Amino acid sequence: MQAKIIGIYDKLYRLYGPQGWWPLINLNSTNPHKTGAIRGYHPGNYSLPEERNDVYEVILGAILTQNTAWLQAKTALLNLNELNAIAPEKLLSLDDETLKLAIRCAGFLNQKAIYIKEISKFFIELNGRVPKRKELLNVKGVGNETADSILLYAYKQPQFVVDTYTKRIFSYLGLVGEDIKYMELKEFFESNLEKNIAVYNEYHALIVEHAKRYYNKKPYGVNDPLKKLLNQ
DNA sequence: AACCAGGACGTGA
DNA sequence: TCACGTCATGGT
Repeated sequence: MQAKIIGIYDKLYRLYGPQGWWPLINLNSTNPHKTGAIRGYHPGNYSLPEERNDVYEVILGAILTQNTAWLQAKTALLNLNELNAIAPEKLLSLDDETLKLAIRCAGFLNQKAIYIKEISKFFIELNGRVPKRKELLNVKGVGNETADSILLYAYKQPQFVVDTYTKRIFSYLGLVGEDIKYMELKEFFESNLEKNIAVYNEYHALIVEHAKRYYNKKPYGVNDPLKKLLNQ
């Protein structure tokens, strides 16, 4: 199984190349035509984010993109940027109506406005410290995937991120059961991969890119090149 | 015009 | 624990 997991990674990496997650709105993309991409992809650069407010921006994006296309989350981030609110203190100073207007394009505006303010308070309290996974899960609006996304992409911690695409692809390919739970699927990857930030970073991003091409409309998996790989 | 997007929470069984 | 309804806008 380990060989398959690594083989799939190698195949996806050869197909799509480094994805350079997480996008940051203030960077110019070096790959403007990537699926779902805006500005901010930085392929092969795993040192980002470095600035405090860039870390914060990744966290905001993780909340805003919950069950929402990244393009819409990005628009919300650009709106917040126009308000100079990609900084926790400034965001918390916004009144709720202004905040909701800025993020409404990302959907779930009422709850996401609450979640964003909650995580902003938490971020300030951290005072630069890297949060524990359990601490993040205690913040309202942060579930398993968002916690792992924040830890991996904002804080560069080795936490594998699982999402609905991951379950869809790997259960379709018969590598895991359809009813596998989040933590089980997370462990499935982490126990079979080297504990490497770049690998975790790219693997999740590559899965999303692959899913957008072959698993975003039914029937899933049509012409998926991974099927050939697994049949060899 | 249905379908779904880089999910999480609250509720009742 | 677990299945299920709810949250909401916008692109394809």
